[in-house]
Amino acid sequence: MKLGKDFFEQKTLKAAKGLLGKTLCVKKGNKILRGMIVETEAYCGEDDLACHASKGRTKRTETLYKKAGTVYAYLIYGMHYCLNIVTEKENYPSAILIRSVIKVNGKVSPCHERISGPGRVCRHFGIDKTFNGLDVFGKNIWIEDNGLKISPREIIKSKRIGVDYAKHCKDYLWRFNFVLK
DNA sequence: CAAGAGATCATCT
DNA sequence: GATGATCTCTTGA
Repeated sequence: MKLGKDFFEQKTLKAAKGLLGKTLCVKKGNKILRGMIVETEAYCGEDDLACHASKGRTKRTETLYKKAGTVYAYLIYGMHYCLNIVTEKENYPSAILIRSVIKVNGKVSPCHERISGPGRVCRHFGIDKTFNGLDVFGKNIWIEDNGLKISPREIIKSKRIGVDYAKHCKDYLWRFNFVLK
């Protein structure tokens, strides 16, 4: 079953952990690509210096202020796209970055191919700036709950990647991943 | 293996 | 005009 808007209205940290084990689905032509989410990062509000919205509301960050479940896709380093999903209430800029997935064939059996890194995830799913502003409840992109529960003990917390400039915020343990058994 | 540089561009100053 | 929520390739130990 698809995750609904209420899931993304949770606190960003909670939703970021909750996304672990869920399945990202993207329709590409007549095929549906699926990947189980195994790594996420939370970006939370204007006070989080690592969050793009810390610089305020601009044309670029506008998407972060939209309703829960909106896709925030943007180009970074001139060559890679990053996929995020907006969380919490409208006008509060927060999102979850999808960092890694494990390819899933057909139903739920993982076939062990891991796609690590936001850029690779987007390349695999064919995500580019045209996805920016869509929501994850449509028929182009959505997220499924296949019933897999990840217990809090299994979740590894660590510092976010590539945010050294974010002063004290760089040390927040807002990156979450787990090891598939 | 670890470390460094290059690629490449939308966005903000 | 600078820079980044990255990746890949090259270098050298």
